[in-house]
Amino acid sequence: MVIDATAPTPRRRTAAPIVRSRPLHEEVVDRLRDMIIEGDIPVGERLHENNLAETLNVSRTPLREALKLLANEGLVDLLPGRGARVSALSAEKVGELFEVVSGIERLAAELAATRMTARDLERLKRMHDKMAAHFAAGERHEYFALNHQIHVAIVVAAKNETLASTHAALMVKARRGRYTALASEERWKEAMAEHEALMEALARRDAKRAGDILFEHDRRTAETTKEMLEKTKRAG
Amino acid sequence: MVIDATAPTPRRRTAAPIVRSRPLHEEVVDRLRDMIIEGDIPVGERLHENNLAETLNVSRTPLREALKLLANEGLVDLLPGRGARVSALSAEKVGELFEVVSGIERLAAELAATRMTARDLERLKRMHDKMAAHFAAGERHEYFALNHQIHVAIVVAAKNETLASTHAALMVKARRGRYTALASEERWKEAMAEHEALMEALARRDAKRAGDILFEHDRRTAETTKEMLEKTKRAG
DNA sequence: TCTGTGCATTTTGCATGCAAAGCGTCAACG
DNA sequence: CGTTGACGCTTTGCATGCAAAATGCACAGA
Repeated sequence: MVIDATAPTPRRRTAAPIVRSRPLHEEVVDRLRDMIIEGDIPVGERLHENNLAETLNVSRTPLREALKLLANEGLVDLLPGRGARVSALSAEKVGELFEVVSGIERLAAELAATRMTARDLERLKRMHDKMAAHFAAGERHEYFALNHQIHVAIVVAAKNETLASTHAALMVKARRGRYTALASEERWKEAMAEHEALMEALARRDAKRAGDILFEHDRRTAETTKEMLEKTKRAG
Repeated sequence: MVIDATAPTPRRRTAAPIVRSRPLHEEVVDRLRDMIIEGDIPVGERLHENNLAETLNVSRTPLREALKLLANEGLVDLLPGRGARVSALSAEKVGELFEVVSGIERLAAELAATRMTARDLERLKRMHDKMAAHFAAGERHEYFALNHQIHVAIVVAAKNETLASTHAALMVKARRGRYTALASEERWKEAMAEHEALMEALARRDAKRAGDILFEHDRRTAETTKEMLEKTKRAG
């Protein structure tokens, strides 16, 4: 594209002062990640550097840096010489993801049981009670949000940043496609009971039991999710 | 360093056909990662884009892409507007790393116990016997190499690629600075006995026991390593 | 109609240019 | 003697240019 002097291209951003607090490529990573997770960019979609750069109003350089990072995260596949596309997330991959998460969260629960502060426990209890209320009211969406927050809070209470960031990285992928659903009322009730037991174990600071409960809880959630996915696949 | 016009710069690579199988930035990531892990680039060292690009014989673009990826891996810190430097690896971080690895490997052992093929088990046994021989001969270096291979092999035998790549990513950081040492003959003997027990549990396909043994083994290794690190720090 | 080959276009991958932000230095001032 | 601020060099961050590779398409031959 040759720049026409008579119609100065609006995407020439050099003029704007670089008073950006964050580097542009980070911005782009976040925006693209959101778009992929939210499904705004469908799976398999080709990511043209020129088009995308124009859409996002950045030049190809930061965009390329962002694509590389997303490829590293596993959200896009980079075919050498043939561009990038949104990576497919197979049922198997999702199963693997949940499996690893269950391992991480088991450890997190064990560590949290011994390391969390009284404040951490209070906070967990408050979230748990709120979630229980949403459960009682049958408010699925709110329940899900809090459920996720609780899982994250337990990981954080384990006081291990590496554990937390590893967990977060996995969750980004796991949450793609909104695989957060309960197959049945039955399973929902069960899950709620498991959370109940987990809270109790944490309150007693029973590391082993808390770990086992969360591990088993995650395993069942994974099971349910896999069933749902396979049902959806057969249906679709 | 100014390039002398009388000696045409050899780093002008545009002329060379792009018959590279791998993209240049990957090459650069691997080379830099090795250099950092091997300690060729000391911790805290500033990574100048111009200098490094010249040293590695690439232009700044692929180098910048590589630096971003390494930052993502946690090997370098990217100070916005102020370049990149090799990240420090504190004793705490190493402790965290080992902790997460122990969680991953516990799950791996459990899964491997149920999923590994007869071939996998055979292979593990061979490696284990070889390692035992190195132990008997007092060959630490060879012992370490095989020890690492066995841990990796168990993770692979778990048949979960996500687990394997998560583990690999953590190990890259954990192995930085050669934190692979045994504090004492005593601990070495103990570790060998733990491996012995682990192999037995795996052979019996006792998932729970295999997981517990490896978890405990990793915890103790971490403990020993932390002690060593602190001793080194005090000494240095 | 199907398949293979050559050309034109598109798109990637890398190099380089350029403006702004960082950083050190040194001098003027309190 | 210490502090501050202006100036210039250095380095980063981004935009853009350009060559090679990939892709699509037309067309010829089977």
